[in-house]
Amino acid sequence: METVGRIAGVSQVTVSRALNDPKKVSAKTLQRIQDAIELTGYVPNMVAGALASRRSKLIAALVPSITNVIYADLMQNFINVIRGSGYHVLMAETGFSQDEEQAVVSTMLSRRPDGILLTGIHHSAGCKRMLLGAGIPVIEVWDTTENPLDVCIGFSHIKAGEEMARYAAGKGYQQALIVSAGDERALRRKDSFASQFKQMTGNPPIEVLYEAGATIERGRNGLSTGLEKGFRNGIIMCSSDLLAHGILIEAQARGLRVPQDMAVLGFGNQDFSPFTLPALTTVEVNRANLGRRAAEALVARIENEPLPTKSIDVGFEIIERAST
Amino acid sequence: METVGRIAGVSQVTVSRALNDPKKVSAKTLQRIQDAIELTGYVPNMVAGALASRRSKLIAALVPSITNVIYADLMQNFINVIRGSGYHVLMAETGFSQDEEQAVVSTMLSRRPDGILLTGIHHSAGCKRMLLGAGIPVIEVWDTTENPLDVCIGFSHIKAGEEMARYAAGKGYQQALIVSAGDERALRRKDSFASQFKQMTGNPPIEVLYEAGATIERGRNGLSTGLEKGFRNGIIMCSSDLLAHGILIEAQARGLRVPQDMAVLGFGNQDFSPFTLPALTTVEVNRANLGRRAAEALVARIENEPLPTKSIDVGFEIIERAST
DNA sequence: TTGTAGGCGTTATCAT
DNA sequence: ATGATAACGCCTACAA
Repeated sequence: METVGRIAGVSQVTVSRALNDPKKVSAKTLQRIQDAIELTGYVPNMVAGALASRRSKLIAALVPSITNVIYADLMQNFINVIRGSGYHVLMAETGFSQDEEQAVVSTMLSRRPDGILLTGIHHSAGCKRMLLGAGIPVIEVWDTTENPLDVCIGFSHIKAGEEMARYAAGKGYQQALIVSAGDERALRRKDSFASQFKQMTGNPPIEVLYEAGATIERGRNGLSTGLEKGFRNGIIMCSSDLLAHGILIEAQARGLRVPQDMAVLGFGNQDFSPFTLPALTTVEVNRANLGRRAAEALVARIENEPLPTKSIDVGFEIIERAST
Repeated sequence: METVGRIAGVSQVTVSRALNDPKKVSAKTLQRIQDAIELTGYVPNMVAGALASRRSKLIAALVPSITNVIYADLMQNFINVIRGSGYHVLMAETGFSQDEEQAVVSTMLSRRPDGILLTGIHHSAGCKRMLLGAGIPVIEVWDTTENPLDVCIGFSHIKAGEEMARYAAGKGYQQALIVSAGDERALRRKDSFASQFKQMTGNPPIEVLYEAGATIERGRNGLSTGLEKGFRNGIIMCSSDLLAHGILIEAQARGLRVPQDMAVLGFGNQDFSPFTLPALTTVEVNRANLGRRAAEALVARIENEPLPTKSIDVGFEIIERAST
């Protein structure tokens, strides 16, 4: 900046102003400064800027897994919106573990991010304490609660599970098989589905659970295991479209007809879901919208703009297709 | 640090040393310092550290799209390895455009990253100039070349295309349909496949190209379009397993048998590929390995450790399954 | 093993 | 509209 200023015939401070608040600088000096920047190939140093201004223009974003489309979609939109506001994103994985999350939060805070995005509403006590101590806006995504750390945006997994059960029972299915991944939110949907389905039909669902994430392989295996456990007719409730797709494939491999022999209900409305055979009935959550609104809300909090509510419910919607 | 030092009865510098190079501090003062840190809840400020040391411990990583499993897998492993070495990752998307890439590089450089990961080996002149000017290690992934900006790691797309053609012709297929996404590397594979296939069989492949990325939907559509263009028997070469999966589904929907009526050859060996009906023949590139080695190579370059070669070829392998 | 001094490249505050 | 000066919180000499 010093050098740029010298070439433009102004002081270093004026260069700083030209960059951060151009209208405070006269038109002609602004031009000279821009020429000097061009000439020197000057690149601003945001590290120094962050130290001096105490605003890093950095956002930390923690998601369980970036290979999971659910979170990748979210991050894609989050990052792109946030970049439009001049922020950069530090991304890290937490792998569905609260301890891991706490460790990651701890190292991230040393970057002095202006805000932080967390997945879910359950965090370790140590994690909450550190966040509170940092005094920065926090947005929790993919869930809702009355008492967010700061702001949360998502939908009610309990309601989603119930709604799926009402749909299933309403379509007349009397038996259910649940095939679910082991993450905490999927399990909450499973539990509310199970209790609602049992209440409406009198029959508790058979359950096949996986510790790890959803894959087509586990979906295929899930149907096999479900059949071994005695499931025959009815509806299969999956914690994700990927599992559901695997189930469709396994059903086909076994010569079982969907939905005549068994119906399949996915979750997530992934981009392939309208194009499976048969097309998949699923629950849609607008992930792009979620990512965008999360970014907007977080920036609003950081820049002290008013936010109408601390808890944003983006809802969900059952999309009926041929698999049920 | 000042405060922590005061409580521990040492100066600020000693606290800094205790954190960065504990063995330079005596055991008992180290203990007092750790106690003081515990007591005060001190969180180091890496922004200040970066400014003073001129090492940000930040790596910028630019990929075309994080929702594409190909890049998500790569980044997952890259980030996790790099985190083990004390670095954080600034991630951004470039969307397959050189202009976009240049814009992103420009803003990223103001963070003074210690190193940068780029996808591919084709970059705008301005981008290259900025990178050279920054004087930081650069790793280019997913491709190889004799003249990387700094270090590259990947495989030869031309060889991959040729190998696929040799495999296809070797299996006796006389006609080929290519269904490909529009990214630059996929197109290079397509071209070398086409010329090699034509050379071996005398028949130029029919081509169906998409500007946008690979999806199951485009795969289904790709087969339909290919049939309209007159493709009947032979092999379908896809630029990704996702397209191939779509083709398998469309074939099934039309009552076409794979591989009897037509064979399908994917690319990428995604986790679902062994579990499609029929299981997919594809080309495997070890993406986890690629991400890890990219991280290791970049850290080695940053920390001035010797690197045996500037151009690392991780190769690829055709995995034969039931679809061919 | 520990401490002192100076500087990293900005922004904020106050003058002019 | 522009400039001088003092932080920002740490690290790198160098000295003790």
